[in-house]
Amino acid sequence: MSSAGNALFGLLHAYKRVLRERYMAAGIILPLSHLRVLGEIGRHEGVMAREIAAALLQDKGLITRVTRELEREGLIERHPHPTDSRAAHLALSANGRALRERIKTIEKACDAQMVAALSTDQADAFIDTVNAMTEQLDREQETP
Amino acid sequence: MSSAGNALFGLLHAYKRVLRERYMAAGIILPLSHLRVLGEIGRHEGVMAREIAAALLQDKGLITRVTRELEREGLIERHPHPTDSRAAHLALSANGRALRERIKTIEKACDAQMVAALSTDQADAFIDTVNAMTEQLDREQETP
DNA sequence: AGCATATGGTTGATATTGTCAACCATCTAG
DNA sequence: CTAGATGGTTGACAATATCAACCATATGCT
Repeated sequence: MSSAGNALFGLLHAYKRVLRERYMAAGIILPLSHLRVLGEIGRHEGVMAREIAAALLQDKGLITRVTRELEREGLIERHPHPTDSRAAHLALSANGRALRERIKTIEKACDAQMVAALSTDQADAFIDTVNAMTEQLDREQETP
Repeated sequence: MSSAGNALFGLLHAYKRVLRERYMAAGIILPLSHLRVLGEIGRHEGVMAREIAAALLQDKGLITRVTRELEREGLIERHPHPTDSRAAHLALSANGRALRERIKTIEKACDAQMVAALSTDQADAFIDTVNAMTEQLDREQETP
């Protein structure tokens, strides 16, 4: 087989496909980016848009648009920041929380399928490895 | 930290960014998809478009467009298939081969950076793991 | 207080990537 | 020789990503 990079492309591609299929089967039609943002808000209720952008490594402009749609769908709520009137805290609405639960289940199933061929040790090691690699790649950034 | 899926998103995102930065620094302006196709043709000179689509898990329509541009750029050549007049064999031109060498170097450097924090054993195991996972995800396909 | 600068967020423009379906020409099997 | 499969092309479009300009507010400095 080819390089680590190519292998990664393949894996994420397959993963996204499976995710999308399962969401569709469950009648969830939002694009993955929206679901990822929703998940991030669920994991850290009250986050600011800036933090989501940082956590998901995405452009803040993208977050603006995605959160706007999620709000329009009635899935999240925007609460004013107590001391900084520019910022807002984002939180799930009741509907958002319900959807998030369904998403979590599906995501867990996908992850389970992905690591099905691995031992528990391998699976745990894998996540650590992935995170270590990501850090390593981000490191370069700081030394231009 | 979050799920395996999220970790993967982050890793590939970081990897793509580093790749793009290095290509840009080297004055290579083609999008990643084109470079990936170029690489695939380089690895298997004489492939058919169909095979590239399968190897990269991409839509055949995408391959059509990408190869057309690569041909227009004078990076690849299209040779008629001896027995099937619908198909064509794709191969690198002299320019394409030169570019491919530069790409290979850059890709290797990125891969090296990515696995820099890992032991050799870990790095090898990682690729195997990734491939195993990809297979596992693709397997589901056949049992709807 | 008054200023420069940084920051959270928004917007517009645009490039890249991925998906789906219809379609043509050819090939292959029966 | 016909029916269906296959390689490839095309069109339309959705999704994802990037960049830069911009507004309003906040913060640090003097």
